[in-house]
Amino acid sequence: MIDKVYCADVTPEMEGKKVKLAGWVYRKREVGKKVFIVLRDSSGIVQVVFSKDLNEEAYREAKKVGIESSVIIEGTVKADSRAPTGAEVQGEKLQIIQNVDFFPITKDASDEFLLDVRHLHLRSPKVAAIMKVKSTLMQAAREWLLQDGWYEVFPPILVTGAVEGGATLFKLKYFDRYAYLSQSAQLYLEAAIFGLEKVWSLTPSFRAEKSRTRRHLTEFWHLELEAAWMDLWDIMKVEEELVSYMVQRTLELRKKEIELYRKDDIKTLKNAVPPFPRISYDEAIDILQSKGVNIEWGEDMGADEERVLTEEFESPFFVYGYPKHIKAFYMKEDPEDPRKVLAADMLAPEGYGEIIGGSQREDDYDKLVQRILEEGMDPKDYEWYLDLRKYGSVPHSGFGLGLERLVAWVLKLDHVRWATLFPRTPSRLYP
RNA sequence: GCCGCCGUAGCUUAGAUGGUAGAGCGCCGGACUGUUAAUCCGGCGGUCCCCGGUUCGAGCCCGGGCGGCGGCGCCA
Repeated sequence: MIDKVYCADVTPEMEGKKVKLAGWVYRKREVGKKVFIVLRDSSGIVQVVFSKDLNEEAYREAKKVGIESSVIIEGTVKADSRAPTGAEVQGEKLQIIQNVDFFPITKDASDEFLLDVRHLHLRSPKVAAIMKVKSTLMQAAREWLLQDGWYEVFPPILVTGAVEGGATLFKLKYFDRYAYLSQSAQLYLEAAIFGLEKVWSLTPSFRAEKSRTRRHLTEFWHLELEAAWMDLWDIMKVEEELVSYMVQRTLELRKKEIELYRKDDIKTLKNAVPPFPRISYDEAIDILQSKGVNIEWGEDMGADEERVLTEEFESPFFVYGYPKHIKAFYMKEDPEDPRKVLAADMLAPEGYGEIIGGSQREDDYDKLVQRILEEGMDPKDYEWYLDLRKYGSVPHSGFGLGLERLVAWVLKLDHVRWATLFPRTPSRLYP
């Protein structure tokens, strides 16, 4: 690899030092006998000045390059308050790796166009900042999971059936029969706890829902945990500790990138420390009714209701104890109130809403069969899953976190599609 | 699945009443001794999403189609 100095590492203190830079032309301005090139690489930007009087050959090369051309530049560092970063490089040599005639993305680009040229937009510092934050959130997650004794496992993506009753599956040909793309690793993680007790996975999940909202993608990255011997309250503690660590660590390591999107408005992120507020579904309904929202006990909270609720909080919070009939079949019935299940969602504040869905799982064979029948499904389709309740069944709990939803909240993005490299939505499969 | 909105140059768009498609940005050429997505002068660039209809004449009116966007439901 080329021995280069990163743009962001060029500081006024390096005055007089010779450096070699490699990157892309971010801005170019020709003024009289000078050419100003703002060079960009993965670290950030630095301005390079080519002067006709100083080095005519380099100046002529600099005049030729177009925006986003790849170049290698050699020069001398000079502190200068007029430079965007306080330091710049006096260009002495410019090697054009590939010249670009014109770059399609200019200042007046619509969101729609940026998605059409997503493969080119990814290089912009603002998009790169999102990807850095996403990377750091997962780095933090791995740090926490490792120190807390969780095993990473690698579940299948090609599956035979549904996890959620309602969610639709992408169907594909599998030799002489059909398979589906996984919409959750949960059932497989439940199988894995019998050997490993505390497991997690990061997989893409697929939902063939024609959802047109700021919180949905047809393909998203799903961080799922499942643990034996944990009840709902235990797994909620895991959730808040994990999310808190992810957020606090990212605040520490990615301050610059977060400020790009939130400026100084990081209060709710700082507030994300245990214990997160916990309210019951019953309390949530009371709050909503007192706010004049038309909702009755037993109804699921829609987007509007969830938004009203999240505006009541200034940190992520839990809603637990949902009515059984609005939740999935595998969730354990509340022994103290059979109308409810031992389920909890974690909602992000500021209108973002659900980022985690979790529950204690039904570990009793007969009850699980009954729930499957109640949902109008066939227990035969869940034979292996039911087996887990016949051979050393244990109380266990787990949850799934939507990584793009977490990123969207952390960076206050207006849509989860900005939190993924190449978003997949019902109408977008390209690039 | 449901409700709503939009397709004009590479991009962002203006085009009352139907009458020779206009601008800004980008790009090309020129000017400029320090620019901060510079400024100034000149130039290139159009299947007005597609098909059909009405009309002397359609970017505009009518019908159908295609594509995209916003929201609901569903969920992470």
